[in-house]
Amino acid sequence: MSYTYEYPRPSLTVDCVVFGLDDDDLKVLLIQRGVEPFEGRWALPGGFVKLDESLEAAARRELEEESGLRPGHLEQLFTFGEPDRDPRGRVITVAYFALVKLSAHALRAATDAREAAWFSVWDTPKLAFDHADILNTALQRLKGKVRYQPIGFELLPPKFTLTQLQRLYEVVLERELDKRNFRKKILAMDLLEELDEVEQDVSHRAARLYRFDHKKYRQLEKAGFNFEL
Amino acid sequence: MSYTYEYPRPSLTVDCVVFGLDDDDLKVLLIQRGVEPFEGRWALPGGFVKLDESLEAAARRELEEESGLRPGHLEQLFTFGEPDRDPRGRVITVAYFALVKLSAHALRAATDAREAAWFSVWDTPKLAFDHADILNTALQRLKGKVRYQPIGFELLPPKFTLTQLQRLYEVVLERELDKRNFRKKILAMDLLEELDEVEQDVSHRAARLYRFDHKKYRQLEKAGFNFEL
DNA sequence: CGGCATAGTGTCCGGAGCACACCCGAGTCA
DNA sequence: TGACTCGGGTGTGCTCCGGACACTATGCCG
Repeated sequence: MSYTYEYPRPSLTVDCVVFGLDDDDLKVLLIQRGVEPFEGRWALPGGFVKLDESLEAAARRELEEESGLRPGHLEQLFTFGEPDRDPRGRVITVAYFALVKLSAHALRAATDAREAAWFSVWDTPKLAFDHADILNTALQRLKGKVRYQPIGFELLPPKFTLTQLQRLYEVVLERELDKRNFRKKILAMDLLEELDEVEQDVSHRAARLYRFDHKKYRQLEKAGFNFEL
Repeated sequence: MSYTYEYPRPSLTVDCVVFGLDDDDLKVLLIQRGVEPFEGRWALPGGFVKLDESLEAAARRELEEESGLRPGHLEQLFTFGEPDRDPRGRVITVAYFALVKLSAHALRAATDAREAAWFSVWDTPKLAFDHADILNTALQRLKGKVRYQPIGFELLPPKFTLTQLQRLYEVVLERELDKRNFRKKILAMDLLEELDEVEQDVSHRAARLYRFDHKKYRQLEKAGFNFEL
C-alpha cells in the first residue's frame, strides 16, 4: 500500500517526556532505540501518529505500548520541526509532557523488546535526535508550572507526608525551602486532607499522611482561587 | 509532480494569531478566504509549511505574504490536530501567536487578493475551521504572559505615555487598574526611559513620553530579575 | 480668564513572606 | 531500660509589598 499526494508532506510523530519522582531524584523515562537512525541510543518514547487519532491519543497510545504507563497528567509541550532534526527527512514531532506516580507503576517491558528505563534528569545519556532540547523544554515547563498549578501531586503516591511534598518542590525547583513556611502555606490552602494514618516502617517518629483533595481544588478553582506555592 | 509515501501523512500548516492594539480595543488580524473550504469566511492568516523551512519561518512568511506584517513578537502557541478539524482531510496546524505595533504598520493588500482586516477580539465574525478555538487559546496566553513578561510593549508605538501602557494592561486583563499603583510599580522596575518629549496634538495637558529599554531588560533578566506586573 | 480634560503625585494600613530554634515521639542499641 | 538518634512537628515577630484612596497641576479651548 502506498499513498500519493500532489505536494510533499512531512511525517508526524509524538514524543513524550515522562517525569517520575524517586525519593529525592527526578527521573525521566527513556527508551533504547532498536532501529536506525540512532540505533542503540536512548530516546524519548514516541512514534508516528495514526491518521485517525488525535495527537493526545497518539501520545497516550505510544506511551502505553512502549512502557505500559498511563500518566496522571499529560499536556502538550511544544512542537519541534526544524527541517534537519531527523536524518530520514522532514519529521515534525509534537512533544508531550507527562507525570506519573513512580511508586504505583512498574515498568512493563516494551512490546517491541526495546528497553525502557528511568534516568535521573540531571544525568541522562546522550539522546537521539533533538531529544535533549525537548527534555530541556519540558524541565523548564515543569519548573514553571509546578508553582501555580497543583500538578506536582501527580508525582507522589496518593498518600504522602508533608516532607515528601516539600522534597518534591525542592528537587523540581532546585532550591531549598523553609520547612515551617512551606507547611504553613500549603496547609493554609486547605487542599490537603489530613489522614488518620502515619508512615510505616521508618526508624524514627512516623510522619502523618495527607491526601490531595482534587474535588476541593476544582471547586476553589471555579471560584477564582489560584494555587501558588 | 507528485509524492508517494509508504504510510499516509498529514498536511502541515501554520496559522498566526496576530494581535494589535487600537486605542482601547484589542484587535486580531483576519483574512477572508478566497477558496473552499469555508470560502468567504474569515480565518486566521496561515498556510502550508514548505518542507525545507522551519515552522517559525513558515509563520513569518505566510504572515508577510498575506498581510505584509512583520511582528515584533512571535512565539509558538499550540498545535491543533484533531482528525476532523479540516474537511479536506488530516491537517495539523501549528499555531503561532504574534504582536504588532498597529500604529506603525499599514495593512498591505494580500498578494492573492484576499482581504485582510483587523477585528475587535471581542467581536469577531464566525471563523473557519477551529480558528475560534485557536483565537481563544491565544487570548488566554496573552493574558497570562503579559503579566510576567514585558511583551506588551510590542503592541505600543516606540514612544508611549504611561496612560497608554495602563490602558493596554486594562484591555488585555479585562479589569481596571489603579493609576498611582500602576505607575509606582512600573517605574520602580526601572525599565522605562523617560523622554524629554510629550504627546502632541492633544486638547489637554500633554503627557510625558516613555520608551521601553530592551537592553536594560535583557541585562536585568540575566541577573535573575523577574518582570511582574 | 474660566472651564474642562487629563497628567501627575504620596500616605497609610493590613496581610503575606520570610527568617528563625526548640521540643516531641518512636525506634535502636548498648 | 535508659540514653541516643533521627526526622516530625510547631509559633512569633519583623519587614516589605500591594492595594485603597483624592487632590493639585497643566495646557487647550471657547
